[in-house]
Amino acid sequence: MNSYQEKDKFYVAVDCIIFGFEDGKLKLLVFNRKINPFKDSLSLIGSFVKIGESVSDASKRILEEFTGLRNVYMKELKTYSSVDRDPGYRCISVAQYALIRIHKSIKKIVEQNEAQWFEVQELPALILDHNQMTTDALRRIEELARYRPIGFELLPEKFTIPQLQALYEAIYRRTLDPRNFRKKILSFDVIIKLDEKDKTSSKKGAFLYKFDRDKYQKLQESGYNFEI
Amino acid sequence: MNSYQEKDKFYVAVDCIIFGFEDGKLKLLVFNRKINPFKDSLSLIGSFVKIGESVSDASKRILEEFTGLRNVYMKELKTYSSVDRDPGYRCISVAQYALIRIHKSIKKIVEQNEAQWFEVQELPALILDHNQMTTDALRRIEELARYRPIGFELLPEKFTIPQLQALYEAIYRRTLDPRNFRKKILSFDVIIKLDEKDKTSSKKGAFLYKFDRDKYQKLQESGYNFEI
DNA sequence: TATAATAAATGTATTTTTTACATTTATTGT
DNA sequence: ACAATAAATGTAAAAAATACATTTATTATA
Repeated sequence: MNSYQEKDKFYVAVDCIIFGFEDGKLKLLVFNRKINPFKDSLSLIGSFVKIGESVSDASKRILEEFTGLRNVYMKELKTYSSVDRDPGYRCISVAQYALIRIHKSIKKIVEQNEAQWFEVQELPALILDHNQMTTDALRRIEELARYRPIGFELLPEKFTIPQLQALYEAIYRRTLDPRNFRKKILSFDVIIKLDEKDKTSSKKGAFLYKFDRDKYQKLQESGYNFEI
Repeated sequence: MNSYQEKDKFYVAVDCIIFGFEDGKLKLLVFNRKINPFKDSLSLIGSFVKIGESVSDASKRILEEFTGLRNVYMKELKTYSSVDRDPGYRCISVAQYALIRIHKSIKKIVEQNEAQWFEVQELPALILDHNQMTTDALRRIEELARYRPIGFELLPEKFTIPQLQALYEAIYRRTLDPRNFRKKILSFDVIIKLDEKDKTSSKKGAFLYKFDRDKYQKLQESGYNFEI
């Protein structure tokens, strides 16, 4: 590192790319800005990082502020630092992608914040480089989904195999064979069949399963490959 | 983002985790600091990012300054931003990992900078969180190597199949069967056999190959999986 | 209460990929 | 001429991926 130059100090921001899954579609949470700059424009949720917190502290702080959620699956995507990326400040942003479960409690908070879910295939224009961040995050989760079972982060605690399949089809943007999909998922031996059925989408109903986090951890530590 | 608070401005640094491959070993480039802070300690190469450049501009700038190299394979690893990571400044660092070819020209510059290559299995203590960065980068390239042919970035333009195998063995930290390795690599159809042999390591000599970047690009765009 | 409708659940044969494993070959130095 | 060295090669067996069609459980309705 070079000599101390006060002029070379930056604002550091975080922006959160929050994905959910509903009605068989992958969705992005977008906020309608109530304050300037960019009042009334659409954006990801973001904040400046405070001097007394880390980047991940900041992203947890605003995620909770905007959604009420804690302990969310959130990872760093990358930094965005073009000199001209923000006309207001010289600011670098560390983008974070998050995967959350959409359910009633969160829907209320989302409404209070004048936020909306958009299907990722039909995104509106967002401020600054937020569309680019979203595109980059989508590519990242598509890649990640090939060898990590991130799908479970987007589904409710209890889910059916057809729901899980629909999620993977949305991420990969192609259809999968239901027999082969089921065989593959069950072969990982990380989902537990429950005695309940979900009958919202068929008369027969589909058995509910839950993710076995402990078993997954152990398999992952032993280098197991969860490629779907 | 919140309201403008001059006190929430940060120094932003880049640190480069530079890997090379020599004598069948994966190595890290480490610098002996000639100036304070941390004079005479070992560290990655790093610099503050200047207000008029992006993070990637800064990392290219210092990589060229310390090694003379341009157009190097370099990717962002992640940011390090703990409040107490640097006792001198409130500074976040964006770590970048780079893969370079070790040859004569670079060896000279490395010596002039009082830098050294260390085998990654035998690293000395580095300043601040630089050992953590290195560990994280090693995990990343191990993961990346499974589906991207990054090995070619670390070898000379012309290389033999046994050399390529030794590199993958170093990255994965296990031995590979030479027949199966050769079969797999050739099946990708992205290396071109030359009419020359390298006789430095055997009397028979091993045929030299070069990487077919164009073909690789095309296959990658069509979603081809280079898993080794 | 029989029937129609719906999506869930299931099995197998074929192809492809991965793995395991030992011998021959080209060249150099003695 | 021969010894030494690492490179190059092939095949059989096992495992994984793929392609594909029928039966099942349940509800709503005739």
